[in-house]
Amino acid sequence: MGIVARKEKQKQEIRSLILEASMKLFVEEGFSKVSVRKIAERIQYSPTTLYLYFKDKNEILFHCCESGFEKMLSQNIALTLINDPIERLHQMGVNYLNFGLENPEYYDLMFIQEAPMSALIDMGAGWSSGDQALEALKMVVHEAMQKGLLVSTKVETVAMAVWGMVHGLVSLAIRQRLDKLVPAEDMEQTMHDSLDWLLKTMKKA
Amino acid sequence: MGIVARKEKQKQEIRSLILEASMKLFVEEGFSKVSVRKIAERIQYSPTTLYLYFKDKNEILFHCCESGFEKMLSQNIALTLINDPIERLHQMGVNYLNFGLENPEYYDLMFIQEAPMSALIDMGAGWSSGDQALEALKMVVHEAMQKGLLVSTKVETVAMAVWGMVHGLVSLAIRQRLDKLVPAEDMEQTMHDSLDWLLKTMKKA
DNA sequence: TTTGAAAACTTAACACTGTTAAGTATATTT
DNA sequence: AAATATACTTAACAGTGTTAAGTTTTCAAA
Repeated sequence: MGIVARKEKQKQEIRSLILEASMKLFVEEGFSKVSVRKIAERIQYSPTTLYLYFKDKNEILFHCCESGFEKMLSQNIALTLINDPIERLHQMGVNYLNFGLENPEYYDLMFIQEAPMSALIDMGAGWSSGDQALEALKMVVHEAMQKGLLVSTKVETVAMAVWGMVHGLVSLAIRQRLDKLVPAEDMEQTMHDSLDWLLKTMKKA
Repeated sequence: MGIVARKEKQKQEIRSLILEASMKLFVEEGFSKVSVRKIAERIQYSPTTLYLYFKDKNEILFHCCESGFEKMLSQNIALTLINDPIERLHQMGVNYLNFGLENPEYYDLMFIQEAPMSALIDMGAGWSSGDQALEALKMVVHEAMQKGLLVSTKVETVAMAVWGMVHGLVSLAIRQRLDKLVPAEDMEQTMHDSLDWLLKTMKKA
């Protein structure tokens, strides 16, 4: 029994080895440059070995994605200290924008690429880390409505609007579309201004 | 002079042939399945011939993108009939959502993929069709502020917020992220609800 | 301790991808 | 008719994800 456990542990270690190499690669060289062969070379294994540990490349990317969510969620721990739900929602938005701008490669994988979602479907698994973040968003909107700080509507409607906006801003920025609206040097500031504007505007008069 | 003009016309015809084949291909089979070889096969030319008419694949995609903008702008003609700028902005948003959901392949190319923007940089050209749409957005926001229908702020801030939101919704929907927030059957309705909510909320009390 | 099976890993290959250099027809001009 | 442009193709390079088959290593039972 002890040896089968050790085997399992070794297997997990190689899995981690693959994932770490993959993540380093796409942080260093960008998502599009990550190939199975390059990952394999980094860890001194044959390319086909990776297929003994993961179904396909999408599955590898999916797990990188998961680690991106961990990174993101770790930023949000201090949030529970904020009492005012609107203020908390605001800070969530700020964190979201910052995460996206500081980790474009991760953001790409987590919210833009379809590869991780394909893996998710193939694996029959759930978007656990993503769902967790969305639950937190719905919660804070719900709380704001209950405390009378927001006009009461369907929680999903407002949650979708807020997520939509911050995602929209980050993804337009990452994909070089936002500098068509404002000069590059004003971009980050204007993104934050837009978020501020939304929260000020939606706050019940 | 007459024959050199005819030659030029023939050249343009083949360019169009290539572009039309490309567009059909990615509407039929999806963006990711479009390859130079497949386009070439459709028009019964050798793959390398395409490189006599376009610098590279990105440039082909860029021109498909342009035709997507034409498609989109043609939807917006009836808009000038709407007098109330807020109502007009609202309808612009509705059109945007509909275009995205009805033409996901075009939308992908126009606002998500980086290939067309790379071509734009390589060509040293401007994002003419995109700029036109953004100008219309800024105009309507400006008008609403001047008529006292919106709280006066920097036009870009509000324009970015609105564009961000509709783009966010469409791109999350296209990339299968939005069904993590609401069930698939409610998605389209909730997207429109979110847009309605934003416009109602931002309207000056 | 040797045998035999199971596990871990690699080699070779397939069918693709974008792209370029060199070669071949086909018009057009001299 | 010969020379020159123009239009197009063939062959190849270097890369991609992935699979089938073969090899080496590990490890338990005889």
